[in-house]
Amino acid sequence: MGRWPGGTQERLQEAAIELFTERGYERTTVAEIATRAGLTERTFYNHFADKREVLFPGQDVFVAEVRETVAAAPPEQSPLDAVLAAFTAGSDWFDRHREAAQRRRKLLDAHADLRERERAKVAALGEAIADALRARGLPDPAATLTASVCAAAHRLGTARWLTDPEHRTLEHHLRASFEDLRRTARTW
Amino acid sequence: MGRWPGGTQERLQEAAIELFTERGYERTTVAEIATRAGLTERTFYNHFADKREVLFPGQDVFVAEVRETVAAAPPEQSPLDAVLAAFTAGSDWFDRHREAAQRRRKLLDAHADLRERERAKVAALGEAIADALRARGLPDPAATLTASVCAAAHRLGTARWLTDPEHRTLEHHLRASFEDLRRTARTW
DNA sequence: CGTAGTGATTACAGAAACTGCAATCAACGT
DNA sequence: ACGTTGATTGCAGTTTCTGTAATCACTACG
Repeated sequence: MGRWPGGTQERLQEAAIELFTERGYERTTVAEIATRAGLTERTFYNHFADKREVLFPGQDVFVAEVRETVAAAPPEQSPLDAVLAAFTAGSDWFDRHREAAQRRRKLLDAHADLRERERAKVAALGEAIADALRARGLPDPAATLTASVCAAAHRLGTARWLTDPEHRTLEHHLRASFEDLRRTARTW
Repeated sequence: MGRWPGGTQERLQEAAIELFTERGYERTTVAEIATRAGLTERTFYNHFADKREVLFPGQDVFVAEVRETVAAAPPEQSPLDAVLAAFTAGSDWFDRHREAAQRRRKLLDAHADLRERERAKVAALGEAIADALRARGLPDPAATLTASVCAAAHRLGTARWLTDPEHRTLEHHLRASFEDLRRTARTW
């Protein structure tokens, strides 16, 4: 058991989302977040690099998992299939957190600051995929271009997943987006 | 004639690049930039939304031009060709500023902060292209996906342009990147 | 049972980014 | 001469983020 009440990061994240939705991102100070979580401002910065980062928990872990899954995919699998498989591998975790993801999306959409950080995360995902594809033997520029388009398809798929009134699974939307991608690419 | 010595933005930009290259981005304050330009910190913020923005002059104008050029392209032109034409339309301006672009790139590469802003600019370019393609009648999701891949190809092309030891033109590298894109897309 | 070690949290001070508002200034038109 | 206009400035203030050292709660060891 921890010496201090555990789950510090989680408590900070919950406090942040609460306050952001209550009074908006800009009108919430880091000190307020920390206080609601029963901590101090300095402790917040011990856990998150900056104020935005509290809205992207586990993102780096996800990117690392995708990188490793793609790199470890069977050699006969096509690049696109390998990436799609890596995306769908842990997609049920997201399905179980769909509502939280929707609340988060609302916040991101409302603030350019946060969208900018999200773009950086998507870019990091793309670069991780490019690394993994190169590790699989795919040379540049194919690796870079394929990785970029996979990141774009991932973005499209999650966007549809979050707005789907029928609540179909993330895997469904990712597959559909990759299929759209293949269809569209044939017209280029 | 200006009431004050003109070219305020330009002077601020030059001062910023000088100081950033001299002692690094983080160890340069906005006040120092303004002082070197013969102005005050407050004036800096009258011209640029934040410290990073001083490194992206005219970016919004470029994005707007691309949007309009793509939207006004002849209807029989394919989406990819329309975007490529828009990219190459003003590319000689960039050729004339190649060295400055290289110095700028060094700065961007050295600081995650600045790369993040660059990603946001690329994303804005992609969304402008998507708008223009939709205005030309291309439906989603093709518009979104095509726009994303065009932005990626643009990024690839400029990267090669800036590192080409033979100093070939930006238009050359953009065409080559789009050709690589078409070749790669056939493998998907 | 005492004590040193460990890792998280905290207190504090301070630099720097950024904003709001009112005042100032230099040119211009009338 | 005089008011208008738009850019620049002064200044106060909030907020983000960092460096440093101290404190705290628990653990392991002698």
